[in-house]
Amino acid sequence: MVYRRTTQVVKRLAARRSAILAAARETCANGGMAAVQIAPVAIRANVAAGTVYRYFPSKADLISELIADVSRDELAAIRRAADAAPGPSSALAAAVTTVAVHVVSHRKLSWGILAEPVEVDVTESRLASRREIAGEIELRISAAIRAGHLPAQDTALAAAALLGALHEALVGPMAPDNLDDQAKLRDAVQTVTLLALRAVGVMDARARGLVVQAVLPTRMAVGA
Amino acid sequence: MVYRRTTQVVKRLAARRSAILAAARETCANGGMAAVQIAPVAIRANVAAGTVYRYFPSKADLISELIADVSRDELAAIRRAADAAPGPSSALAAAVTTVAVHVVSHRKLSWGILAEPVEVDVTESRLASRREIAGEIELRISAAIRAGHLPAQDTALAAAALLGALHEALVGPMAPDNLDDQAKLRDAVQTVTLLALRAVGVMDARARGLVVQAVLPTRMAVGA
DNA sequence: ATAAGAACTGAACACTAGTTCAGAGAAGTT
DNA sequence: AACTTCTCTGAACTAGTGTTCAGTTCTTAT
Repeated sequence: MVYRRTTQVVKRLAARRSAILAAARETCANGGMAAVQIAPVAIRANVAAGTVYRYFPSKADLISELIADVSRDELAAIRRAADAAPGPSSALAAAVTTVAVHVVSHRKLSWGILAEPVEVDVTESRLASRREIAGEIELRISAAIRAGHLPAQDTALAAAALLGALHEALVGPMAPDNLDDQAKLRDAVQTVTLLALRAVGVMDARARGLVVQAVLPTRMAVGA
Repeated sequence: MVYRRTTQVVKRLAARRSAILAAARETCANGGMAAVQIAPVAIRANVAAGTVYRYFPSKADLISELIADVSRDELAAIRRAADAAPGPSSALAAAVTTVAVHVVSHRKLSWGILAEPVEVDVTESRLASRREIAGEIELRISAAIRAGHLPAQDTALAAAALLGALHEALVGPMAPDNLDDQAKLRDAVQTVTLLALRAVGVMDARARGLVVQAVLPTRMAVGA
């Protein structure tokens, strides 16, 4: 044996992998999934096209990891917000608000992750991503039901419907296009959150203070 | 002038055009948008690939017309159902139920029309289609608000959210996969309809009899 | 019957982007 | 320094479909 990977090399390889993923993420955030092509991503990551294939077997794998990556961040944010809430109902509200804020904050990225047409087949990872997020929402709905704050219902269907409502209203092609204005953006988030909560049976969420003031980040990190 | 299109020819041309569109529709209903390729559609319509281009300038145009076509049918069905209802609230309920029933009845076609990835750019016609349907729902929401049955709200956002909820819960990748069973199918339709109505502020729609018994067609026409 | 115009055919073409791989360059060991 | 192994490069390759068009068939008018 005359060659062995040193720690330094291992680190550099890991860094390069991250750089490629980050480049893909930035590219998606800028130009949507359609822009996530091997050549541009490679350039952005400062590697040659062929190098991408030393880290990802195919474009489908690259995008799948991107989706999983973004999804992981999203899920963590939802859990953080929900766990910080004082009770099951506000935890649900916090979870929903978090999703709403996230998707409006990175419309293109969200749209790319969620539903934008891609050449390669990424249905599996998209499905997994959705299931993760929906599962978390479902947990919160269940908790609120157990606490007697919501009527009994099909929680899986409710969670799916709820996410669908948020997505279509906030990032889909029909989403209002003037969401650059912070005030309108917050209005939209609140309105849709309210709708979503009412859908699962929350009565007068506004009066009960469940629709928290959305804290909009000035600019959320998109890179690695 | 030695040649003139006779009525007979004009009719045959129109029939052929319809046949191509119908073939596209059937192909989409069977295999989704991905299956809608020129060659297979041409075969199904009993013409050569080149002939398709005598009727549609490009694949994008063909699919756009398909989307518009399906959308037109959908809109008509919604209007019919809503107009037959006794009041604004039940008109809204009828409209929502109609959409729900339609999408579950042709999952693949709906998914193809709505959101399935396509190689060519059909965002415009998809947007138009969504706007049409959403516009109709919005009208019904407005009417219910005017009648004092619903609280005042952003009707455009509500309509979008409502459709998003239906789609994600019933045709999206997270939709339950056991909807072949008529009973479960009807349950899902009712559950989601209820959710949607509650979202816009309908109180206890079930008790008020607004969620009508969904009449599921044995098999809705898919061809021309 | 015959000529002229229109419609149809389907194999060939073109285009786009993902993928490969032989050679160049680094990194590691003795 | 020499040699081996890994990593990187980027031009060439490939594959899958939408699109074209020269030749054929059908339709109409005289």
